[in-house]
Amino acid sequence: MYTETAMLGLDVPLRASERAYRQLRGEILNGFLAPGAALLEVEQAERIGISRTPLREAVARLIADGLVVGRRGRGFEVTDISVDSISELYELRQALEVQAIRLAAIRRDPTPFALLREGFVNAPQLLEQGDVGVHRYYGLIDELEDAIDVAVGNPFLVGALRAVRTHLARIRRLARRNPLRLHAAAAEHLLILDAIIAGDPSLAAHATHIHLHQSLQSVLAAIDEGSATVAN
Amino acid sequence: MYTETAMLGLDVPLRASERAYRQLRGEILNGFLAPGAALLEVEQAERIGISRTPLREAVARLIADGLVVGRRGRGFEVTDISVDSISELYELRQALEVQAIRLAAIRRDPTPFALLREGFVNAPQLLEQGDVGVHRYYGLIDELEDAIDVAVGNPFLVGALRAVRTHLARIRRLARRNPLRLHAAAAEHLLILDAIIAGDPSLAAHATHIHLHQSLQSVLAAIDEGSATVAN
DNA sequence: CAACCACTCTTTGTATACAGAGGCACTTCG
DNA sequence: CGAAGTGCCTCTGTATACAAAGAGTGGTTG
Repeated sequence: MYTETAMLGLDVPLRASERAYRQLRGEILNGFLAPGAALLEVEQAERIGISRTPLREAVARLIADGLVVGRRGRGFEVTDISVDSISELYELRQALEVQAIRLAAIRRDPTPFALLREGFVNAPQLLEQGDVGVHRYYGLIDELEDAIDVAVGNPFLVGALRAVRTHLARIRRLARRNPLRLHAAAAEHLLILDAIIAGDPSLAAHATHIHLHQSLQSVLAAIDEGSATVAN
Repeated sequence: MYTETAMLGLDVPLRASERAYRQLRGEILNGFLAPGAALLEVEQAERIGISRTPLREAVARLIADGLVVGRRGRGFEVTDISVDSISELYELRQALEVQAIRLAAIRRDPTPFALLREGFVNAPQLLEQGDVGVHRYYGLIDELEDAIDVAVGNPFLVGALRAVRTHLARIRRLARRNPLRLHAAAAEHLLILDAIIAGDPSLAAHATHIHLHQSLQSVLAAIDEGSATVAN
Protein backbone atom coordinates (compact mmCIF):
# COMPACT_ATOMS: atom_id res chain seq x y z
CA MET A 1 0.00 0.00 0.00
CA TYR A 2 2.94 2.33 -0.54
CA THR A 3 4.35 3.74 -3.73
CA GLU A 4 7.95 2.93 -4.50
CA THR A 5 10.00 3.92 -1.49
CA ALA A 6 8.20 7.22 -1.04
CA MET A 7 7.36 6.50 2.59
CA LEU A 8 11.00 6.10 3.56
CA GLY A 9 13.87 8.51 3.16
CA LEU A 10 15.44 6.22 0.59
CA ASP A 11 15.82 7.86 -2.76
CA VAL A 12 19.03 6.06 -3.64
CA PRO A 13 17.49 2.99 -5.36
CA LEU A 14 15.56 5.18 -7.79
CA ARG A 15 16.07 4.80 -11.50
CA ALA A 16 17.86 7.65 -13.19
CA SER A 17 14.99 8.22 -15.62
CA GLU A 18 12.57 8.41 -12.69
CA ARG A 19 14.74 10.93 -10.87
CA ALA A 20 15.04 13.05 -13.99
CA TYR A 21 11.29 12.91 -14.55
CA ARG A 22 10.47 13.99 -11.00
CA GLN A 23 13.07 16.73 -10.97
CA LEU A 24 12.07 18.21 -14.32
CA ARG A 25 8.37 17.89 -13.50
CA GLY A 26 8.90 19.62 -10.19
CA GLU A 27 10.94 22.39 -11.79
CA ILE A 28 8.29 22.99 -14.42
CA LEU A 29 5.53 23.03 -11.82
CA ASN A 30 7.31 25.42 -9.45
CA GLY A 31 8.30 27.72 -12.28
CA PHE A 32 12.06 27.18 -12.23
CA LEU A 33 11.67 26.04 -15.81
CA ALA A 34 9.42 28.77 -17.17
CA PRO A 35 6.93 28.29 -20.01
CA GLY A 36 8.75 28.55 -23.31
CA ALA A 37 12.09 27.51 -21.82
CA ALA A 38 14.15 25.37 -24.15
CA LEU A 39 15.24 21.91 -23.05
CA LEU A 40 18.47 20.80 -24.68
CA GLU A 41 19.18 17.14 -24.11
CA VAL A 42 22.90 17.32 -23.39
CA GLU A 43 22.52 20.44 -21.26
CA GLN A 44 19.78 19.00 -19.05
CA ALA A 45 21.43 15.59 -18.86
CA GLU A 46 24.65 17.15 -17.56
CA ARG A 47 22.79 19.37 -15.11
CA ILE A 48 20.91 16.44 -13.59
CA GLY A 49 23.96 14.26 -13.78
CA ILE A 50 22.72 11.45 -15.99
CA SER A 51 23.19 10.46 -19.60
CA ARG A 52 20.91 11.32 -22.48
CA THR A 53 19.10 7.97 -22.61
CA PRO A 54 17.19 8.18 -19.31
CA LEU A 55 16.71 11.91 -19.86
CA ARG A 56 14.94 11.25 -23.14
CA GLU A 57 12.67 8.79 -21.36
CA ALA A 58 11.83 11.46 -18.79
CA VAL A 59 11.12 14.03 -21.48
CA ALA A 60 8.90 11.54 -23.27
CA ARG A 61 6.79 11.22 -20.13
CA LEU A 62 6.63 15.00 -19.76
CA ILE A 63 5.37 15.25 -23.33
CA ALA A 64 2.69 12.68 -22.53
CA ASP A 65 1.75 14.82 -19.50
CA GLY A 66 1.43 17.85 -21.75
CA LEU A 67 4.10 19.79 -19.86
CA VAL A 68 6.59 19.75 -22.74
CA VAL A 69 6.23 19.92 -26.51
CA GLY A 70 8.71 18.89 -29.16
CA ARG A 71 9.77 21.58 -31.59
CA ARG A 72 10.13 20.32 -35.13
CA GLY A 73 13.86 20.32 -35.52
CA ARG A 74 15.10 22.31 -32.56
CA GLY A 75 14.67 20.30 -29.36
CA PHE A 76 11.89 20.67 -26.83
CA GLU A 77 10.36 23.44 -24.82
CA VAL A 78 8.13 23.85 -21.79
CA THR A 79 4.50 24.44 -22.79
CA ASP A 80 3.17 27.88 -22.07
CA ILE A 81 -0.05 28.80 -20.31
CA SER A 82 -2.47 31.13 -22.05
CA VAL A 83 -5.64 32.55 -20.55
CA ASP A 84 -7.57 30.56 -23.13
CA SER A 85 -5.92 27.35 -22.00
CA ILE A 86 -6.95 28.07 -18.41
CA SER A 87 -10.61 28.27 -19.35
CA GLU A 88 -10.22 25.16 -21.45
CA LEU A 89 -8.60 23.28 -18.60
CA TYR A 90 -11.49 24.25 -16.35
CA GLU A 91 -13.98 22.88 -18.86
CA LEU A 92 -12.28 19.52 -18.55
CA ARG A 93 -11.86 19.90 -14.81
CA GLN A 94 -15.53 20.59 -14.33
CA ALA A 95 -16.58 17.49 -16.24
CA LEU A 96 -14.20 15.30 -14.24
CA GLU A 97 -14.72 16.73 -10.77
CA VAL A 98 -18.49 16.85 -10.99
CA GLN A 99 -18.52 13.20 -12.01
CA ALA A 100 -15.97 12.27 -9.34
CA ILE A 101 -17.84 14.07 -6.58
CA ARG A 102 -21.11 12.52 -7.66
CA LEU A 103 -19.62 9.03 -7.48
CA ALA A 104 -17.84 9.82 -4.22
CA ALA A 105 -21.13 10.89 -2.63
CA ILE A 106 -22.63 7.55 -3.62
CA ARG A 107 -19.77 5.25 -2.69
CA ARG A 108 -18.03 7.00 0.15
CA ASP A 109 -17.20 5.62 3.54
CA PRO A 110 -18.38 8.62 5.60
CA THR A 111 -15.66 8.35 8.25
CA PRO A 112 -12.70 10.06 6.53
CA PHE A 113 -14.95 12.81 5.21
CA ALA A 114 -16.39 13.45 8.67
CA LEU A 115 -12.82 13.83 9.93
CA LEU A 116 -11.98 16.21 7.11
CA ARG A 117 -15.09 18.20 7.90
CA GLU A 118 -13.60 19.12 11.28
CA GLY A 119 -10.63 20.60 9.50
CA PHE A 120 -12.71 22.69 7.12
CA VAL A 121 -14.90 23.95 9.95
CA ASN A 122 -11.73 25.37 11.48
CA ALA A 123 -10.44 26.69 8.15
CA PRO A 124 -11.44 30.33 8.79
CA GLN A 125 -9.28 30.45 11.91
CA LEU A 126 -6.50 28.65 10.06
CA LEU A 127 -6.55 31.24 7.30
CA GLU A 128 -5.95 34.02 9.87
CA GLN A 129 -2.60 32.52 10.80
CA GLY A 130 -0.56 33.80 7.88
CA ASP A 131 1.44 31.71 5.46
CA VAL A 132 1.74 28.65 7.68
CA GLY A 133 -2.02 28.58 8.13
CA VAL A 134 -2.61 28.95 4.40
CA HIS A 135 -0.11 26.18 3.77
CA ARG A 136 -1.91 23.88 6.17
CA TYR A 137 -5.18 24.80 4.49
CA TYR A 138 -3.78 23.67 1.17
CA GLY A 139 -2.76 20.48 2.95
CA LEU A 140 -6.41 19.96 3.87
CA ILE A 141 -7.41 20.34 0.24
CA ASP A 142 -4.85 17.72 -0.75
CA GLU A 143 -6.32 15.35 1.86
CA LEU A 144 -9.81 16.04 0.54
CA GLU A 145 -8.71 15.25 -3.00
CA ASP A 146 -7.08 12.02 -1.84
CA ALA A 147 -10.21 11.01 0.07
CA ILE A 148 -12.33 11.66 -3.01
CA ASP A 149 -9.98 9.61 -5.19
CA VAL A 150 -10.27 6.69 -2.77
CA ALA A 151 -14.06 6.98 -2.57
CA VAL A 152 -14.42 7.13 -6.36
CA GLY A 153 -12.31 4.01 -6.79
CA ASN A 154 -12.05 4.46 -10.56
CA PRO A 155 -8.49 4.40 -11.94
CA PHE A 156 -9.47 5.95 -15.26
CA LEU A 157 -11.33 8.85 -13.72
CA VAL A 158 -8.77 9.42 -10.98
CA GLY A 159 -5.95 9.28 -13.50
CA ALA A 160 -7.57 11.95 -15.66
CA LEU A 161 -8.18 14.04 -12.57
CA ARG A 162 -4.54 13.82 -11.51
CA ALA A 163 -3.46 15.00 -14.95
CA VAL A 164 -5.70 18.04 -14.61
CA ARG A 165 -4.34 18.79 -11.15
CA THR A 166 -0.82 18.79 -12.56
CA HIS A 167 -1.71 21.66 -14.87
CA LEU A 168 -3.65 23.43 -12.11
CA ALA A 169 -0.52 23.52 -9.98
CA ARG A 170 1.16 25.64 -12.63
CA ILE A 171 -1.80 27.98 -12.91
CA ARG A 172 -1.96 28.55 -9.15
CA ARG A 173 1.59 29.83 -9.30
CA LEU A 174 0.70 32.79 -11.48
CA ALA A 175 -2.57 33.58 -9.75
CA ARG A 176 -1.97 34.26 -6.07
CA ARG A 177 -5.34 33.98 -4.45
CA ASN A 178 -6.69 36.69 -2.23
CA PRO A 179 -7.78 35.97 1.38
CA LEU A 180 -11.45 36.69 0.68
CA ARG A 181 -11.50 34.06 -2.02
CA LEU A 182 -9.83 31.52 0.28
CA HIS A 183 -12.52 32.02 2.93
CA ALA A 184 -15.28 31.67 0.36
CA ALA A 185 -13.62 28.59 -1.09
CA ALA A 186 -13.42 26.99 2.35
CA ALA A 187 -17.16 27.50 2.79
CA GLU A 188 -17.78 25.96 -0.64
CA HIS A 189 -15.66 22.96 0.27
CA LEU A 190 -17.61 22.56 3.46
CA LEU A 191 -20.85 22.38 1.52
CA ILE A 192 -19.40 19.79 -0.84
CA LEU A 193 -18.17 17.81 2.13
CA ASP A 194 -21.58 17.91 3.79
CA ALA A 195 -23.20 16.69 0.60
CA ILE A 196 -20.75 13.79 0.38
CA ILE A 197 -21.30 12.85 4.02
CA ALA A 198 -25.07 13.06 3.55
CA GLY A 199 -24.76 10.83 0.50
CA ASP A 200 -26.45 13.39 -1.71
CA PRO A 201 -24.79 13.14 -5.16
CA SER A 202 -26.99 15.75 -6.77
CA LEU A 203 -26.23 18.39 -4.15
CA ALA A 204 -22.55 17.50 -4.22
CA ALA A 205 -22.46 17.84 -8.01
CA HIS A 206 -24.17 21.21 -8.03
CA ALA A 207 -21.99 22.51 -5.20
CA THR A 208 -18.90 21.44 -7.13
CA HIS A 209 -20.18 23.11 -10.27
CA ILE A 210 -20.59 26.38 -8.38
CA HIS A 211 -17.24 26.02 -6.64
CA LEU A 212 -15.37 25.57 -9.90
CA HIS A 213 -17.18 28.47 -11.49
CA GLN A 214 -16.13 30.75 -8.65
CA SER A 215 -12.62 29.36 -8.69
CA LEU A 216 -12.19 30.07 -12.39
CA GLN A 217 -13.57 33.59 -12.03
CA SER A 218 -11.13 34.24 -9.23
CA VAL A 219 -8.16 32.91 -11.15
CA LEU A 220 -9.00 34.89 -14.28
CA ALA A 221 -9.52 38.07 -12.25
CA ALA A 222 -6.24 37.58 -10.41
CA ILE A 223 -4.35 37.12 -13.67
CA ASP A 224 -6.07 40.09 -15.26
CA GLU A 225 -5.19 42.54 -12.53
CA GLY A 226 -1.76 41.11 -11.88
CA SER A 227 -0.74 40.69 -15.49
CA ALA A 228 1.69 43.60 -15.32
CA THR A 229 3.24 42.18 -12.16
CA VAL A 230 3.35 38.64 -13.46
CA ALA A 231 4.92 39.80 -16.67
CA ASN A 232 7.78 40.89 -14.42
CA MET B 1 -3.22 20.97 -41.99
CA TYR B 2 -1.90 17.42 -42.25
CA THR B 3 -0.20 15.25 -39.66
CA GLU B 4 3.29 14.08 -40.49
CA THR B 5 3.14 12.37 -43.84
CA ALA B 6 -0.07 10.51 -43.07
CA MET B 7 -1.81 11.85 -46.15
CA LEU B 8 0.79 10.45 -48.50
CA GLY B 9 1.94 6.90 -48.97
CA LEU B 10 5.32 7.84 -47.55
CA ASP B 11 6.17 5.96 -44.40
CA VAL B 12 9.90 5.93 -45.04
CA PRO B 13 10.83 9.23 -43.36
CA LEU B 14 9.19 8.15 -40.08
CA ARG B 15 11.27 7.85 -36.94
CA ALA B 16 11.87 4.30 -35.77
CA SER B 17 10.35 5.01 -32.36
CA GLU B 18 7.24 6.37 -34.03
CA ARG B 19 6.92 3.33 -36.26
CA ALA B 20 7.33 1.02 -33.28
CA TYR B 21 4.72 2.95 -31.30
CA ARG B 22 2.14 2.83 -34.07
CA GLN B 23 2.76 -0.83 -34.82
CA LEU B 24 2.59 -1.95 -31.19
CA ARG B 25 -0.41 0.25 -30.49
CA GLY B 26 -2.21 -1.15 -33.51
CA GLU B 27 -1.37 -4.71 -32.55
CA ILE B 28 -2.65 -4.19 -29.02
CA LEU B 29 -5.85 -2.57 -30.27
CA ASN B 30 -6.63 -5.23 -32.84
CA GLY B 31 -5.86 -8.02 -30.41
CA PHE B 32 -2.72 -9.43 -32.02
CA LEU B 33 -1.00 -8.66 -28.75
CA ALA B 34 -3.55 -10.02 -26.30
CA PRO B 35 -4.07 -8.68 -22.77
CA GLY B 36 -1.45 -10.17 -20.47
CA ALA B 37 1.01 -10.77 -23.29
CA ALA B 38 4.61 -10.20 -22.26
CA LEU B 39 6.70 -7.65 -24.13
CA LEU B 40 10.38 -8.53 -24.11
CA GLU B 41 12.54 -5.69 -25.32
CA VAL B 42 15.02 -7.63 -27.43
CA GLU B 43 12.32 -9.88 -28.84
CA GLN B 44 10.04 -7.02 -29.92
CA ALA B 45 12.93 -4.91 -31.16
CA GLU B 46 14.09 -7.71 -33.43
CA ARG B 47 10.57 -8.41 -34.64
CA ILE B 48 9.98 -4.79 -35.63
CA GLY B 49 13.50 -4.44 -36.95
CA ILE B 50 14.83 -1.65 -34.75
CA SER B 51 17.14 -1.44 -31.77
CA ARG B 52 16.10 -1.37 -28.12
CA THR B 53 16.42 2.40 -27.65
CA PRO B 54 13.53 3.54 -29.87
CA LEU B 55 11.52 0.51 -28.75
CA ARG B 56 11.81 1.62 -25.13
CA GLU B 57 10.57 5.05 -26.14
CA ALA B 58 7.58 3.47 -27.84
CA VAL B 59 6.82 1.31 -24.80
CA ALA B 60 7.08 4.37 -22.55
CA ARG B 61 4.36 6.04 -24.62
CA LEU B 62 2.20 2.92 -24.46
CA ILE B 63 2.55 2.94 -20.68
CA ALA B 64 1.46 6.57 -20.62
CA ASP B 65 -1.55 5.54 -22.75
CA GLY B 66 -2.41 2.85 -20.22
CA LEU B 67 -2.09 0.07 -22.78
CA VAL B 68 1.01 -1.46 -21.17
CA VAL B 69 2.16 -1.84 -17.59
CA GLY B 70 5.65 -2.45 -16.27
CA ARG B 71 6.11 -5.55 -14.17
CA ARG B 72 8.41 -5.05 -11.25
CA GLY B 73 11.50 -6.85 -12.41
CA ARG B 74 10.28 -8.88 -15.36
CA GLY B 75 9.63 -6.63 -18.30
CA PHE B 76 6.29 -5.31 -19.47
CA GLU B 77 2.93 -6.73 -20.36
CA VAL B 78 -0.22 -5.64 -22.17
CA THR B 79 -2.89 -4.46 -19.72
CA ASP B 80 -5.91 -6.67 -19.44
CA ILE B 81 -9.56 -5.66 -19.66
CA SER B 82 -11.87 -6.67 -16.84
CA VAL B 83 -15.63 -6.16 -16.78
CA ASP B 84 -15.07 -3.77 -13.87
CA SER B 85 -12.68 -1.69 -15.93
CA ILE B 86 -15.27 -1.39 -18.71
CA SER B 87 -17.82 0.14 -16.33
CA GLU B 88 -15.11 2.39 -14.93
CA LEU B 89 -14.10 3.51 -18.40
CA TYR B 90 -17.71 4.35 -19.16
CA GLU B 91 -17.92 6.49 -16.02
CA LEU B 92 -15.07 8.58 -17.38
CA ARG B 93 -16.46 8.47 -20.90
CA GLN B 94 -19.82 9.75 -19.76
CA ALA B 95 -18.31 12.73 -17.97
CA LEU B 96 -16.21 13.67 -20.99
CA GLU B 97 -18.73 13.08 -23.76
CA VAL B 98 -21.59 14.82 -22.02
CA GLN B 99 -19.39 17.86 -21.50
CA ALA B 100 -18.05 17.70 -25.05
CA ILE B 101 -21.51 17.39 -26.61
CA ARG B 102 -22.80 20.22 -24.47
CA LEU B 103 -20.01 22.51 -25.64
CA ALA B 104 -20.34 21.32 -29.22
CA ALA B 105 -24.04 22.21 -29.21
CA ILE B 106 -23.13 25.71 -28.08
CA ARG B 107 -20.17 26.39 -30.34
CA ARG B 108 -20.87 24.33 -33.43
CA ASP B 109 -20.89 25.49 -36.98
CA PRO B 110 -24.14 23.75 -38.05
CA THR B 111 -22.97 22.95 -41.58
CA PRO B 112 -20.85 19.80 -41.04
CA PHE B 113 -23.41 18.40 -38.61
CA ALA B 114 -26.24 18.96 -41.09
CA LEU B 115 -24.18 17.01 -43.63
CA LEU B 116 -23.58 14.20 -41.16
CA ARG B 117 -27.27 14.12 -40.39
CA GLU B 118 -27.96 12.99 -43.95
CA GLY B 119 -25.68 10.03 -43.37
CA PHE B 120 -27.35 8.99 -40.15
CA VAL B 121 -30.82 9.31 -41.66
CA ASN B 122 -29.71 6.70 -44.19
CA ALA B 123 -28.02 4.55 -41.54
CA PRO B 124 -30.83 1.97 -41.31
CA GLN B 125 -30.51 1.15 -45.01
CA LEU B 126 -26.72 1.11 -44.64
CA LEU B 127 -26.94 -1.42 -41.83
CA GLU B 128 -28.86 -3.81 -44.05
CA GLN B 129 -25.94 -4.07 -46.45
CA GLY B 130 -23.82 -6.50 -44.47
CA ASP B 131 -20.28 -5.98 -43.33
CA VAL B 132 -19.41 -3.24 -45.81
CA GLY B 133 -22.45 -1.27 -44.69
CA VAL B 134 -21.58 -1.72 -41.05
CA HIS B 135 -18.04 -0.63 -41.79
CA ARG B 136 -19.28 2.51 -43.49
CA TYR B 137 -21.57 3.14 -40.55
CA TYR B 138 -18.55 3.07 -38.23
CA GLY B 139 -16.93 5.52 -40.62
CA LEU B 140 -19.86 7.86 -40.05
CA ILE B 141 -19.34 7.62 -36.30
CA ASP B 142 -15.67 8.51 -36.76
CA GLU B 143 -16.68 11.53 -38.78
CA LEU B 144 -19.17 12.53 -36.10
CA GLU B 145 -16.51 12.28 -33.42
CA ASP B 146 -14.13 14.38 -35.49
CA ALA B 147 -16.80 17.02 -36.08
CA ILE B 148 -17.50 17.16 -32.35
CA ASP B 149 -13.82 17.52 -31.56
CA VAL B 150 -13.55 20.43 -33.95
CA ALA B 151 -16.67 22.10 -32.56
CA VAL B 152 -15.51 21.70 -28.97
CA GLY B 153 -12.18 23.30 -29.78
CA ASN B 154 -10.66 22.35 -26.43
CA PRO B 155 -7.34 20.47 -26.63
CA PHE B 156 -7.52 19.26 -23.03
CA LEU B 157 -11.01 17.85 -23.36
CA VAL B 158 -10.44 16.40 -26.80
CA GLY B 159 -7.18 14.83 -25.66
CA ALA B 160 -8.87 13.10 -22.76
CA LEU B 161 -11.63 11.95 -25.09
CA ARG B 162 -9.15 10.46 -27.54
CA ALA B 163 -7.51 8.52 -24.73
CA VAL B 164 -10.87 7.05 -23.79
CA ARG B 165 -11.60 6.12 -27.41
CA THR B 166 -8.33 4.21 -27.54
CA HIS B 167 -9.50 1.93 -24.75
CA LEU B 168 -12.97 1.67 -26.27
CA ALA B 169 -11.48 0.28 -29.45
CA ARG B 170 -10.15 -2.68 -27.47
CA ILE B 171 -13.49 -3.24 -25.77
CA ARG B 172 -15.41 -3.26 -29.06
CA ARG B 173 -13.26 -6.14 -30.20
CA LEU B 174 -14.54 -8.48 -27.53
CA ALA B 175 -18.14 -7.35 -27.70
CA ARG B 176 -19.55 -7.80 -31.21
CA ARG B 177 -22.63 -5.68 -31.33
CA ASN B 178 -25.91 -7.10 -32.50
CA PRO B 179 -27.85 -5.56 -35.42
CA LEU B 180 -30.73 -4.43 -33.22
CA ARG B 181 -28.37 -2.43 -31.05
CA LEU B 182 -26.78 -0.82 -34.09
CA HIS B 183 -30.15 0.38 -35.34
CA ALA B 184 -31.06 1.76 -31.94
CA ALA B 185 -27.67 3.45 -31.65
CA ALA B 186 -28.12 5.10 -35.02
CA ALA B 187 -31.42 6.56 -33.83
CA GLU B 188 -29.75 7.82 -30.66
CA HIS B 189 -26.98 9.43 -32.69
CA LEU B 190 -29.59 11.10 -34.85
CA LEU B 191 -31.21 12.65 -31.78
CA ILE B 192 -27.84 13.90 -30.52
CA LEU B 193 -27.12 15.33 -33.95
CA ASP B 194 -30.47 17.12 -34.06
CA ALA B 195 -29.82 18.63 -30.64
CA ILE B 196 -26.40 19.88 -31.76
CA ILE B 197 -27.82 21.36 -34.95
CA ALA B 198 -30.64 22.99 -32.96
CA GLY B 199 -28.07 24.43 -30.57
CA ASP B 200 -29.75 22.80 -27.59
CA PRO B 201 -26.96 21.81 -25.18
CA SER B 202 -29.28 20.44 -22.52
CA LEU B 203 -31.07 18.09 -24.91
CA ALA B 204 -27.75 17.05 -26.44
CA ALA B 205 -26.33 16.27 -23.00
CA HIS B 206 -29.32 14.21 -21.90
CA ALA B 207 -29.43 12.34 -25.20
CA THR B 208 -25.74 11.51 -24.82
CA HIS B 209 -26.28 10.34 -21.27
CA ILE B 210 -28.97 7.93 -22.44
CA HIS B 211 -26.95 6.79 -25.43
CA LEU B 212 -23.95 5.88 -23.28
CA HIS B 213 -26.13 4.11 -20.77
CA GLN B 214 -27.61 1.93 -23.52
CA SER B 215 -24.21 1.39 -25.06
CA LEU B 216 -22.74 0.14 -21.79
CA GLN B 217 -25.69 -2.16 -21.15
CA SER B 218 -25.28 -3.60 -24.63
CA VAL B 219 -21.56 -4.14 -24.23
CA LEU B 220 -21.92 -5.80 -20.84
CA ALA B 221 -24.71 -8.04 -22.11
CA ALA B 222 -22.70 -9.03 -25.17
CA ILE B 223 -19.70 -9.94 -23.03
CA ASP B 224 -21.84 -11.84 -20.56
CA GLU B 225 -23.50 -14.07 -23.13
CA GLY B 226 -20.44 -14.43 -25.32
CA SER B 227 -17.91 -15.05 -22.56
CA ALA B 228 -17.53 -18.73 -23.40
CA THR B 229 -17.02 -17.93 -27.08
CA VAL B 230 -14.64 -15.06 -26.41
CA ALA B 231 -12.59 -17.21 -24.09
CA ASN B 232 -11.99 -19.37 -27.15
C1' DC C 1 22.24 45.21 -53.45
C1' DA C 2 19.50 41.22 -52.99
C1' DA C 3 18.63 36.50 -53.41
C1' DC C 4 19.96 31.86 -53.66
C1' DC C 5 22.94 28.07 -52.77
C1' DA C 6 26.15 25.46 -50.24
C1' DC C 7 28.61 24.37 -46.18
C1' DT C 8 29.16 23.74 -41.45
C1' DC C 9 27.71 23.27 -36.88
C1' DT C 10 24.50 22.05 -33.59
C1' DT C 11 21.23 18.86 -31.92
C1' DT C 12 18.42 15.01 -32.22
C1' DG C 13 17.77 9.93 -33.51
C1' DT C 14 19.67 5.24 -33.31
C1' DA C 15 22.67 1.42 -32.28
C1' DT C 16 25.46 -1.16 -29.29
C1' DA C 17 28.17 -2.35 -25.35
C1' DC C 18 28.25 -2.96 -20.43
C1' DA C 19 26.64 -3.40 -15.73
C1' DG C 20 23.39 -4.55 -12.18
C1' DA C 21 19.19 -6.58 -10.43
C1' DG C 22 15.91 -10.15 -10.02
C1' DG C 23 14.12 -14.79 -10.88
C1' DC C 24 14.42 -19.65 -11.42
C1' DA C 25 16.37 -23.96 -10.99
C1' DC C 26 19.39 -27.01 -8.92
C1' DT C 27 21.61 -28.80 -5.14
C1' DT C 28 22.30 -29.77 -0.51
C1' DC C 29 21.14 -30.20 4.17
C1' DG C 30 17.88 -31.14 7.81
C1' DC D 1 10.99 -35.89 1.19
C1' DG D 2 10.77 -30.98 1.87
C1' DA D 3 12.72 -26.55 2.38
C1' DA D 4 16.21 -23.23 2.08
C1' DG D 5 20.27 -21.33 0.10
C1' DT D 6 23.30 -20.41 -3.70
C1' DG D 7 24.68 -19.76 -8.31
C1' DC D 8 23.66 -18.90 -13.00
C1' DC D 9 21.22 -16.68 -16.50
C1' DT D 10 18.14 -13.59 -18.55
C1' DC D 11 16.42 -9.15 -18.92
C1' DT D 12 16.24 -4.37 -17.88
C1' DG D 13 18.73 0.17 -16.96
C1' DT D 14 22.42 3.24 -18.37
C1' DA D 15 26.20 5.13 -20.93
C1' DT D 16 28.53 6.25 -25.00
C1' DA D 17 29.64 6.31 -29.79
C1' DC D 18 27.97 7.21 -34.35
C1' DA D 19 24.96 8.88 -38.03
C1' DA D 20 21.73 11.94 -40.10
C1' DA D 21 18.81 15.91 -40.39
C1' DG D 22 17.77 20.74 -39.80
C1' DA D 23 19.00 25.47 -39.15
C1' DG D 24 21.87 29.28 -39.47
C1' DT D 25 25.50 31.71 -41.84
C1' DG D 26 28.46 33.18 -45.17
C1' DG D 27 29.78 33.65 -49.77
C1' DT D 28 28.93 34.21 -54.48
C1' DT D 29 26.42 35.46 -58.43
C1' DG D 30 22.89 37.78 -61.08
